[in-house]
Amino acid sequence: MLNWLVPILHKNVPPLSPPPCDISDDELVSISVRDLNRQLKLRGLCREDIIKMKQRRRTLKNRGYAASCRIKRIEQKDELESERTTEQTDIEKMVSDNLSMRSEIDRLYQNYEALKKFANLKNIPLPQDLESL
Amino acid sequence: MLNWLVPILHKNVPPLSPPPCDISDDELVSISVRDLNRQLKLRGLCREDIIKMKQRRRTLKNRGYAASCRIKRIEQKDELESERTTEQTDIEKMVSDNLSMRSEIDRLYQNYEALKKFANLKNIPLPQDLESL
DNA sequence: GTGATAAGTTAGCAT
DNA sequence: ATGCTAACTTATCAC
Repeated sequence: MLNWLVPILHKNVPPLSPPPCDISDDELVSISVRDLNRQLKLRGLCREDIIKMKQRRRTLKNRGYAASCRIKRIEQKDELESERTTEQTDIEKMVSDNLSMRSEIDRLYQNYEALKKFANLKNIPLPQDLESL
Repeated sequence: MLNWLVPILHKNVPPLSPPPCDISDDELVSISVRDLNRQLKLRGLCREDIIKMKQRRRTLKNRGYAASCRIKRIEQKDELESERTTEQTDIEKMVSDNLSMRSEIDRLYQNYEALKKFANLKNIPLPQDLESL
């Protein structure tokens, strides 16, 4: 019932480990390596904390990659499904086309046979090369 | 290049936390709750270790669920793709059928018209209700 | 370093 | 308790 809201509610991301400095996750994940290094040096973090921040950045990046990976998968599935729907529509249309052509062929054949039968009835000889007329 | 071996190589599962007793993961995940409780009591584990084992069991179960979930997803995708392939084959066949029927219609129509033209040439009056012959 | 993805872990829902 | 699945983390590969 509430099943469809789950993907929205599942946002309880435990904050990794407490950040060794006050750079926000959004900042950390978006600034360049160069700028990050400058910031870290500016705030005078020790080597260990710098490593932690680097790792934290990597994890945050990975979080993003995982998200796009999931989205990509869903999109591909949706695409496949919609292509399938399109094809099924096409097939339905062709089946109906096929049926009407089949009856058209039948109709034309009956007409043609009727004419021949008529000729036979009236003893009218038909030329061999009708198609060349 | 080595790309296709990756799923096989990714088997480095860190062993959770050291198990508080010597029940193997395979055992732990497969025996019934009742039997597990008996085993734990039999080995005289403290309350904390029992909780740990329960959690360990749950995690191992979840590992299996996750695996089947992934397999299911892949199977569904494969199924979708093979259905699509089948449909495309069908469509190709119908297109070709359509073409040959189209030319069949054309041929029959030409024959019919040729007969009518012949009748006209010979001044032979045709009945209105040819189809009823 | 960056991005992608398989496998594992966790949270949260349903039964 | 069990099973499932979204989101997250980790390991590992390619570039």
